[in-house]
Amino acid sequence: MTPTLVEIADAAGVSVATVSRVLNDNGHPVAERTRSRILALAQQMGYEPNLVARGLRKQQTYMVGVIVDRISSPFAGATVQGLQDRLKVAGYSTSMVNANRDADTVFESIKEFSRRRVDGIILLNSWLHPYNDDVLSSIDRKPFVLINRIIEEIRHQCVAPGDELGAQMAVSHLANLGHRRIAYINGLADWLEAQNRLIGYQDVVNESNLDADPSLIQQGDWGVESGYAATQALLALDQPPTAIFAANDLMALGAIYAVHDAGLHVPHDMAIVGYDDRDFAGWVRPSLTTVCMPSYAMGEAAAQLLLNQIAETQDPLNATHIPGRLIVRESCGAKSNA
Amino acid sequence: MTPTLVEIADAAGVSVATVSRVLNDNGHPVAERTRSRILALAQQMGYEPNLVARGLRKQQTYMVGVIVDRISSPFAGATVQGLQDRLKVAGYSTSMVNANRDADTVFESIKEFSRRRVDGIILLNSWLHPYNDDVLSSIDRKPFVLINRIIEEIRHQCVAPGDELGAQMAVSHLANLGHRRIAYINGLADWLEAQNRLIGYQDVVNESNLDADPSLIQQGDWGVESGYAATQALLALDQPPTAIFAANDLMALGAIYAVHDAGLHVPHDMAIVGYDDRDFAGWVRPSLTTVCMPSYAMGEAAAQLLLNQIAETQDPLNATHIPGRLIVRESCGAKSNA
DNA sequence: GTGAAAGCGCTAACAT
DNA sequence: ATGTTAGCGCTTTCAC
Repeated sequence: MTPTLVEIADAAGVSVATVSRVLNDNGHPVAERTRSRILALAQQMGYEPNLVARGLRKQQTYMVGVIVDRISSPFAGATVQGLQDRLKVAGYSTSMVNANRDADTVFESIKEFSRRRVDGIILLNSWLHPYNDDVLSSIDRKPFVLINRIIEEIRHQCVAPGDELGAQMAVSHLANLGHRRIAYINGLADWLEAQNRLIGYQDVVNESNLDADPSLIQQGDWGVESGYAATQALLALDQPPTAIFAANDLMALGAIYAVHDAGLHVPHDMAIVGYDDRDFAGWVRPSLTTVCMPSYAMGEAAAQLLLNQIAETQDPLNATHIPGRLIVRESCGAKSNA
Repeated sequence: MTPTLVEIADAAGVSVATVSRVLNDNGHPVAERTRSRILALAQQMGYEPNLVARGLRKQQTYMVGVIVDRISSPFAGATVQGLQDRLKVAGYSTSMVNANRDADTVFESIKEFSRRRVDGIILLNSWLHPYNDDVLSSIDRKPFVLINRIIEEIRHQCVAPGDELGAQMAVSHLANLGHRRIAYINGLADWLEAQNRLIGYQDVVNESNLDADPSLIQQGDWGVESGYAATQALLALDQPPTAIFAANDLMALGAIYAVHDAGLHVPHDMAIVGYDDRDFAGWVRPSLTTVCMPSYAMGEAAAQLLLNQIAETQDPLNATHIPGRLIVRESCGAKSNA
């Protein structure tokens, strides 16, 4: 067992107060001789501070609780990593729990974190959930940050991906390659992601004077099959598009399959761009041009926002939307940048 | 702020001891009237026990530390979930940290967990790392479980996937479909996974009297390209195989590409089975028959092993190897079971 | 420059 | 059936 301050104090022939002062290296003056003696002793006795005791005494645990809606999500890992990396340099540990897309588990976890007296809570929420006041009120004045949803009333506590901008980048890229008839395969309409990416698509269609044919907008459900079907519908149009922007990589994959099955070639006959940069985007044939989700950066930003709250720094309205990045591969016909 | 026991005691006109006894519902007898009064008061005042104080007093935190080598690994999520689910029902919270494949971070995290006085540590290690005594000694008598590696001296503290068995299932499946010349594309030779899967392959080749031609064993590096190259080599053989078992899904994908590019058809001309059941296995064309890693089950088993240690239950040599499951899809030519 | 002592919120042994 | 009390290991105010 690691010794306590008392044991070190005894061994050094000083009081616990002195030992504490030395080991914490706070400004308090301590004679150099005693300091080095204590340091040596602590080292030699293998002292490890008891953070539980310190937490009780200081009423601050230097822990933040992270609730992840689904740890196996393709984005969760990088986001958590971003969070941890940023929090770590600030001296905070993170305790992570997987809510597995169950709202009750979210509430339970918040309660558990409160009991553990974490200094703040971060909620990574990437699925549809009625975020009424319940969550917020149950957190009750603790520093809190929400990732992936923006709630107007607590705007400075939210971080979300810049989906509108991401979609703009994708469509602009296709437009710059000379495409005028660019189709969009949307995700489930009630998803925020789908809505924002649609807006981004429409932005560019309007600004760049692309064909604004409503039949170029197809509805998918995020799945491969729906991308396949949507593309078949697009190919059957009197005037088919020359490029397709799909709201996620899975539907883009379905689009590739549909184009192939129609005896056509990607990107020669049809340029395709996806969204998300899932791992398989680089492995499929042709490899997929796509918009990379800023998962890691969102984690970092969320951590920073939380630290701001903990420190009560006045730095509100920090970047709420984090921009993604266009990864150019083969499916769009441009020169790869990946 | 949530009240303390003292405040509840004052409000109820009893001592803290009584309040503690009621709220913890330990066997200690308390008059029904006082009990209900205290319960009501606690509820109404919004009492949440301070787990930091309890941890200090009981010298037990009901926290276990989990060190994940790489959170973004395709297997980490499910394993962590299995861990958390099992530990939660036993009343334990988990604090997870991502080591990001950095050995120093592992040591640092162990130290941090020790300072936080966690009741046990679980290390999820899926990458090559010289696990000498350093890690073990630095954990120093705390309950500990290692996932993905088996160290003989602490066999009952280790959980690993049943790779040998998994490979046997894959190859047996191909043999049962009538294949006699089955090739194996190995992963990097110094990986335990590669070694064990090779053994499983050889087991079946020998037992089932399959062609034991050494040229049927090709060396890959886990990447898509290496699977492609290995398959080209196999196709160039005087007597090419009729089936390929690849040590992971990425190389299996490369194999599919190579077969296609040779103008042949999967599974008609070449049956292919992968390993891991990565998410894309169900999306590629043809969809990939593969062995599913028992990630969740490994997490559960590891948690159980840790709980055994914490409770000092005598239940050693609990299932150290967790079997995977064969997911039959299109690439092997059998009827799908997925 | 150092020490004494209070106390964070809780549990549990020991009274009564 | 209930109360008193002594810590768990640490930080920090107040003395000297």
